[in-house]
Amino acid sequence: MERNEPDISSPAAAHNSGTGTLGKVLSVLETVVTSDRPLRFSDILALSGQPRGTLHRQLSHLVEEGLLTQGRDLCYEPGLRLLTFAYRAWSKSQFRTVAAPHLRRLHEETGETVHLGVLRGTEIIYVDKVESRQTVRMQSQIGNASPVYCTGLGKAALSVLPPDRLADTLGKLIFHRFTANTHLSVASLTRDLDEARLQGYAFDREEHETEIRCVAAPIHDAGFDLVAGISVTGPAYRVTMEQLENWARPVHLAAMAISEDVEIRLGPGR
Amino acid sequence: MERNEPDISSPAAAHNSGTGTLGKVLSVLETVVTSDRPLRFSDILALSGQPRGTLHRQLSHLVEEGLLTQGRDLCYEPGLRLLTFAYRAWSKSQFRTVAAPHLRRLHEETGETVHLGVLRGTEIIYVDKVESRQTVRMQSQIGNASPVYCTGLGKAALSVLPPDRLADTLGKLIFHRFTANTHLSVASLTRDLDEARLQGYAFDREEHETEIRCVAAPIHDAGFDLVAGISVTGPAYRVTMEQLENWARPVHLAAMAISEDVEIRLGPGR
DNA sequence: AGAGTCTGTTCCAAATATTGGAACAATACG
DNA sequence: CGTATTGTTCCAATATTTGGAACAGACTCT
Repeated sequence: MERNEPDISSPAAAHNSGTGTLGKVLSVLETVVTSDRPLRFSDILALSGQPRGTLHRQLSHLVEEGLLTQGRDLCYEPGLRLLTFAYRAWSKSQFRTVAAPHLRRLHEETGETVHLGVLRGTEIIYVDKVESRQTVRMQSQIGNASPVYCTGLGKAALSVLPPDRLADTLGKLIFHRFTANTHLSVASLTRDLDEARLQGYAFDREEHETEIRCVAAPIHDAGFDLVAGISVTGPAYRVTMEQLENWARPVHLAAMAISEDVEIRLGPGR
Repeated sequence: MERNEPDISSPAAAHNSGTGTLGKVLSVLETVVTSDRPLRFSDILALSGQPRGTLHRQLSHLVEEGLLTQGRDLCYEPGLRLLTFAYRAWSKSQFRTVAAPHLRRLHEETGETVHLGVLRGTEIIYVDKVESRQTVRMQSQIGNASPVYCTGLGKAALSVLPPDRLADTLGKLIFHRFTANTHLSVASLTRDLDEARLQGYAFDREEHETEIRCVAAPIHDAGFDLVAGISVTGPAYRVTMEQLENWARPVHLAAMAISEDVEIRLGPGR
């Protein structure tokens, strides 16, 4: 079957249509969910590059299943069922549960915000956090995805990846400048990774957000099926690089402790 | 096509296999995500009542798409992509954004935990909350689903439903005793709903959890496409029924304010 | 060890759902 | 009031799913 996705759609094309029918539907769902503003049928039509009839049916199915909702104004919005799925997923996540006490302990030691993130492709997904204080209601960014190349967690995770998988991941990176310090090339990033590999921890020197620094250490299981990290984050005015250096060791220790616990409680056999 | 879902599967059948291929896949996904313990292939086979070959392919697709993960022990677990979907969905939810300031205000007035929930079928989905204090890390149950018949939010939402939709929903209820006070019949529930309809607010008198009480008021848009509620919840030792009566009015006012804002900001036309 | 049972995986013709173009409504717009 | 534009429905060609059965691997029990 031929698809009209050669070049015509390049200006608009948002999400590479996944493989299989499920993939295509999810790709449509992602388009709607990711978008900043509510989308009407035509908007999605332009973004997805699918034929009218096909798209219409896909959207109908998504609405029927509660993954999308269609308001009176014909705009499609993310459905509540997505939240429910995620709640169940999160609250039963074995990895998060095992790591939780370590997060809390690290938070007590440092007093700053502690994050737990998991590597997925070229992104780090935040799966848990312990907040320093409810300052601004920066409301749980759990589930949020950030690029690997500009976060402490990301660099920590990459630093322990087996060479072939690392090369694979680096090849897929698309750099985007977030701050003056953001890495913009594999070469530059690799230097940081080498450093992190030697030390056992990685820094984020205001590379993702200005005025935000962090130290992170890698977590992984024996087979590298799970690659993650733990980090301590704080505002630059309060958290100097010297301070971060001091926290590096506790963070590193916490990460190792989690790795052990994971191995014991999740993968006893081989 | 004939399915082998007559009666044989009744002891095990968990999720009514949805309609369409997407529905069936999601039904499988839900089975895995909802389960308490990690499931192996055979477990899911028994629960879903689908043929081996079919199920195997469905699971493969779900794993490929990142909605599920398969560990070394062959157990299927919820995938990270679910979290990402939900994060995006949540952080962009128009309704939640509009309601947020009212939640905060109500929290300041009462000092107790404030919840925002939306009606979906026979359940209330929690979409936001402002916590009283970070006592126990009861970690955001956002996305959690509770039955309508034993929660303040649920009863408040039902109380404003148009008669036909109410009847429809009541007909689908399956009662389960959570506490000594849980409603166990439509008749008993209806008395509460009548009361709530007159007053404009509903109580949860330890009907879902012992030692937990709440007052809730309904929110809805003109076309009843959105039916929701806002509530103040607290432990029985601290929150007497008299106290709840006093909060009923502010809660009711907050709910009306949100309803108005929703109408203005989401559905100006028609 | 060997037979038996239970898993998980692969294969393939038949049944079914998806595809995508085009025709058909229903709006907005000039 | 005609004309775009947007949303919806229809249907034969096509790709996908279906589900039974055969296959392979792991475990248990004798």
